[in-house]
Amino acid sequence: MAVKSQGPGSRGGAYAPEHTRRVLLEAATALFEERGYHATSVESIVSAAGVTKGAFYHHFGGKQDVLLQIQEDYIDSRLRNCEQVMESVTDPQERLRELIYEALVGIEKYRAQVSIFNAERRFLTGPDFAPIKAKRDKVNAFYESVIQQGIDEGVFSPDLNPRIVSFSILGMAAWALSWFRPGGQLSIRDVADQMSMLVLSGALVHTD
Amino acid sequence: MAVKSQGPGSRGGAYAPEHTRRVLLEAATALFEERGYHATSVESIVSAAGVTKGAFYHHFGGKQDVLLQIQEDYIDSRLRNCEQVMESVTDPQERLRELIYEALVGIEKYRAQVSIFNAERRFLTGPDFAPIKAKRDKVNAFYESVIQQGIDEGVFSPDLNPRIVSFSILGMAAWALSWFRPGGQLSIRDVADQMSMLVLSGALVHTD
Amino acid sequence: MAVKSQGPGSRGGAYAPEHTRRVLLEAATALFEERGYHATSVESIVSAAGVTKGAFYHHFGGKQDVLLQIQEDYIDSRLRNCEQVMESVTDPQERLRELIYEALVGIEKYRAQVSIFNAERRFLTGPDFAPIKAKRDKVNAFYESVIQQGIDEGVFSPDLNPRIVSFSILGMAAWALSWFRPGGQLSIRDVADQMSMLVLSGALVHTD
Amino acid sequence: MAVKSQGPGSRGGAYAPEHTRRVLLEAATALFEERGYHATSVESIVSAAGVTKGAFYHHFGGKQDVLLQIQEDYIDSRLRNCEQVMESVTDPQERLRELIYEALVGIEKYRAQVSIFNAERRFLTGPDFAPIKAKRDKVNAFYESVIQQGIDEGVFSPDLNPRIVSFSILGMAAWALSWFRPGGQLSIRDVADQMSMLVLSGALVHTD
DNA sequence: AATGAATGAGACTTCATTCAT
DNA sequence: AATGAATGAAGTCTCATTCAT
Repeated sequence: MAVKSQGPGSRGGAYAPEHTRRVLLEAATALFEERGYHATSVESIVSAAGVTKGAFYHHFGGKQDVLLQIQEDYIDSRLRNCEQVMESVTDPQERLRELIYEALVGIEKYRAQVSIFNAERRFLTGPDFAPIKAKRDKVNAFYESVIQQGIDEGVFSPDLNPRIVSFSILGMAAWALSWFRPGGQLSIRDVADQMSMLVLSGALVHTD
Repeated sequence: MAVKSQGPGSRGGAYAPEHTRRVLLEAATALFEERGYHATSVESIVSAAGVTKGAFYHHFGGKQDVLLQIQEDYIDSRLRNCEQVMESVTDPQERLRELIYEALVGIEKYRAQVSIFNAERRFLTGPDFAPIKAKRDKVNAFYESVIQQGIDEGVFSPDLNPRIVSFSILGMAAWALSWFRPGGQLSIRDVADQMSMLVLSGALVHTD
Repeated sequence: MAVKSQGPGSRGGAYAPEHTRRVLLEAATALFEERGYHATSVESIVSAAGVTKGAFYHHFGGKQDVLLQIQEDYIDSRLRNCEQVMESVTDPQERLRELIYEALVGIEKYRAQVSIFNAERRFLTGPDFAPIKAKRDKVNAFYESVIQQGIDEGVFSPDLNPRIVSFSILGMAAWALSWFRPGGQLSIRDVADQMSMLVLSGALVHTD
Repeated sequence: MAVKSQGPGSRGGAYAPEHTRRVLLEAATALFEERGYHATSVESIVSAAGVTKGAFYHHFGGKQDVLLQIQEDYIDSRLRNCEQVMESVTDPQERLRELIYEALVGIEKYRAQVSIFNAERRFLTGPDFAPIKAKRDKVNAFYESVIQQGIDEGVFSPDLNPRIVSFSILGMAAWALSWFRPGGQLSIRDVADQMSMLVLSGALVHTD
């Protein structure tokens, strides 16, 4: 089942600690997605990774620590992408399109992590997860600020409540996880276009 | 903490099976919402309900059975409400408004159940939960059919993909659970109005 | 699954208590044989019998009481049969043949009870089971006495130890439970004949 | 009551996995014999062995796994002994004597295991116990083949049914468990001699 | 860096029995 | 004679974590 990374008597540096760490993170991510955090035992993680419990606790403080690191990887990536959108585009309409697309791309690329986040949202609080929460709030703030910018610039309706609207957009994107199937008829681009269309122009047929 | 399982006004020592059952369901619902299904022990449920473990297993097949019944109660109510909307209103635009409102009202009224559903979605599959899944699919189908109806009647844009749009609407409503605070500045009506506005007219300012 | 023995409002005497009792005994016997005494719950007995727990405890003192009555029924029948053999036949050789046959017939007819006895032998001790033990000892004594009689009359070899021989005969008969299949190619008669032949004449070919 | 799981002379705090394992097996064997498998709790096993429940489940898959290993140890020994008899002796009469003796020696030496086997026979089926069943069948086949050999060589009566005879022999030996007391007046040798005499020559006095 | 035996608390569930009705 | 809700102790097993090596 497991492959020993090294025979006895080999030189110390050959153990490839980073490899062990990465393999553990990947195994945990897959299992957390499949069964959920609480239903995944440390035993099942180390068994899937082909290492022992000792190795696990050598690299991580515990099961929760793994959850934290998985989430941090994801939210870091998401935050970077949002920042890049905000830097490279300035038009609020275009920014919104890009942010919607970015959210969906994140879901496609980090499917497992998003799934875990949604399911374990309840446990991602508390002091340990404060940095993650801060980054999430920052991401959310980008969406709200773009709505506000659009209103201020007169291109978005002044009747909009930026908070509700931004959360609505984040919600429709987040929900895609539950129904979007990668590799199906629809591409992430298709979904993003539809959502942008809906959010910007609405469902009603216009006569203008 | 514990309530003796005896209905008000009942004779001393009388059995009150329905009361016991209800108290257990309520305790479980509250705890599942607060801590999550897996992190809630049967022990904590019976202790909160003021009954014994034996009584719990007399009324329910197990912890999962409780989860199932909680979800069934909720989805039944949701399905009934959707059906009523479809019967009492026929205009697609009006139907959509009402369905959006209905979804949010459900979230406000069955906050705990929705929260549990979202978190434990992974476990709400399998043969035991098939009836629940069927009802959920039926609810979802109402939303999609209304979009399709609007397109057919020429009031909604023919460029819309009914599936994506309906899931987007359901997503933005579902996500409200994570940020909407009952009793805060915004009412459910406010949120429903904003979402309807967004979905029907879009964020952009129109010149017509 | 269960059939109510009586509709509400019926006259008292119509409940047929003996029927309830018998049905419970039969259900328990079948389940004890199939799963063993310890692995059979009172719940499964009453469910198989189509009555409630209350009825069970109305008729029996508890699960062990049922076990006791099942064994008593069987051992009574066995004892009666042995006594009848001893009364109707006097020749030791013939008596032995008949006792061997009788033991096997008992196994065929009371298969479940014998199976239960063998498996739960350990629990058939203690004061509650003293009457049963006494009857068993009586049955065993018949076998031993016939061997002794044969030796005394000079027809059985004086080198035989009656105790060992009688237990050997009882053992070979009892063991038949584990391999004899009623309705198969061999009849109980066949088996009894072979065992009698073995016990009386031995396997070796004789030249007399 | 409890023995620290540390081998004699081992260094302080040293793990002794094999010792733990052995102690658990011994404790389980004794308790299974005394009270039966179902009436023995894991708690009582670990308490008698002086280890924790965790250690138990570290070494064994569960209570049934222990039962399986106990039985496997016994049947392996029995099979080895039978094979050795078959190799070292060729005369059918002598083989039968030896096989009878071997069966009784096994009962004396593995008294607890045989007792457990007889009582839990019902649970020793199913896929998990297939290897054990196969070995038992192999042992039984030796007895039957020896009867057949004797018939073929003209030393045993051609009227014998090898299957019935072999099961009869196995039955009388197995039953000895219920009445033979080690250390009593009779030795295993005595019992084996009596049984061999009975099986080979029969109870009747011969005139040849 | 890694092992894996051991811990001990706590998980879910079963069950024989009691008792108010 | 019968019901079935309720009990509470005990059952098997899991698990995150520790630690001697």
